[in-house]
Amino acid sequence: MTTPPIKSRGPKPTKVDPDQILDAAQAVFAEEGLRAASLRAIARQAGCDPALIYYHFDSKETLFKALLDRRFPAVLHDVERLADPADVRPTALRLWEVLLIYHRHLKDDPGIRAMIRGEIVRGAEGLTHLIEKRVRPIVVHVSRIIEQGMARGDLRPDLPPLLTTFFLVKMQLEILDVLPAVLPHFTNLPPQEVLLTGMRSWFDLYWRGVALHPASPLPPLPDPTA
Amino acid sequence: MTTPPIKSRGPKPTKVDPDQILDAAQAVFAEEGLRAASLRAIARQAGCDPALIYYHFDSKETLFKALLDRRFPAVLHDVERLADPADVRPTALRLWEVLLIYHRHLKDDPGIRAMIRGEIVRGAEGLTHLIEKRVRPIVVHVSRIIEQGMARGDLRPDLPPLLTTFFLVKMQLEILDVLPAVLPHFTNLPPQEVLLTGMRSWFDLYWRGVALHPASPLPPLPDPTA
DNA sequence: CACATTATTCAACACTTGTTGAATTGGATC
DNA sequence: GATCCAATTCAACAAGTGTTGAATAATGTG
Repeated sequence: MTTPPIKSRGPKPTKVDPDQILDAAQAVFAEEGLRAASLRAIARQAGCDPALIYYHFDSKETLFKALLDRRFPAVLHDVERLADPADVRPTALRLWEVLLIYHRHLKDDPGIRAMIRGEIVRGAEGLTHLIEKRVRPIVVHVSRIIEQGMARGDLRPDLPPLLTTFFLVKMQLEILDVLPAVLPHFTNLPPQEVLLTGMRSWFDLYWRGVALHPASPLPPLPDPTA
Repeated sequence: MTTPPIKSRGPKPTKVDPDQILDAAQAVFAEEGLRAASLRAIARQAGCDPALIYYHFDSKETLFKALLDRRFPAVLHDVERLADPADVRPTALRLWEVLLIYHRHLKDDPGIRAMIRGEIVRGAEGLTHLIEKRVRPIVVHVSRIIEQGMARGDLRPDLPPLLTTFFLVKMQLEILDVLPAVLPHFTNLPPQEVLLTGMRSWFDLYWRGVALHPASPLPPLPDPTA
């Protein structure tokens, strides 16, 4: 009603285009969780009939897939650029940038995070494969950064790169997911600062754990908002 | 048929007692995930009619609750004993013991882990509360161990106890959950060793991150199987 | 105007879910 | 043997699910 048809590429003007459906799906996933998100709820949120979703997407699984494809290329692009061996910035800064990338792209999308977590995997073998295909290259690039850090003498030489990557990014996902919901129950931090406090605490611990010289001071780490 | 009635405390001999239903529920949760686990699937696994579940438990939520109550007291008991200030063993050993407790009690129960992860929370506010009520005292006791470690000069004095606890146990849950499923895709570790390798790598990183003297050698850490 | 084309809705299908009330089983007690 | 009662099953409910085929609305083109 208030949203004008952005681009009507057919004889009948478009009221709800596929992107709006994806927006709605993302919102419903965020509210109700992945498995409980029904097509009817998504349609209601998008302001259209459930059948319209089937006009634009073949099935619920295709909808999932489209949602993944809307997010992952940007993440992969950023991580890929970050893993460029020509990037000679301190390893600590580059690893912190990994957290910032996750923050930037996944902060507002609990549905995608739930997919990555594998909430929907059981019984949906096809989706498991889809996710693995998209997550794997990201993991590989981050582990390259770690290998470069070891070669440059910034990191302990005895680190297993994949596990070390797993620890870094997995915890960041958990921080984005549960900290804002959990931490206010224990402390009285202002909600906006929960994420930043958690991320900095985590990176402080992590860096000390992986650095060749744990006591050496960290370079200044930019805020997510910068 | 092959299972004899263990204890028939009523006029009609018990074919499927509540504990067997809980066993079945646990198994189905492990296979299908929490949300997808239907009472009919649980009943099939237990070898009885779905209605029998309602004879022993008031509702599906009561079943969840009973499952929580079967696991959590033992975990809490172990952590409580570990947090005894009279325990003067090295802090590193005590924190490693935390991981062992989680391993011991939660390794074979993905359903409970999913509950802790909060997979079912959306829209089930009552369950969120039930879980929080059981997880919170455990978290508090672990954070006591960390505070004691700081006071004893084993840990850095600037650690936020709750976040430091969160990092330790949250990662252990993730290790139990996803590492056995994920790591074989990347490496070729024998499956039995995946967990132990992950736990040791994680604790190695974590300890360096929190110790007052990161370079000091760790005490010998006992295997989960010991 | 009629026509073709795209976007959208409607109504229904077959199925699964949590739940319940009535009926049935089978041993213990009188 | 009749009675009682816990244990168990049966059949059904109302609600919700993903999905589909036919029908309709609204535009541009001949």
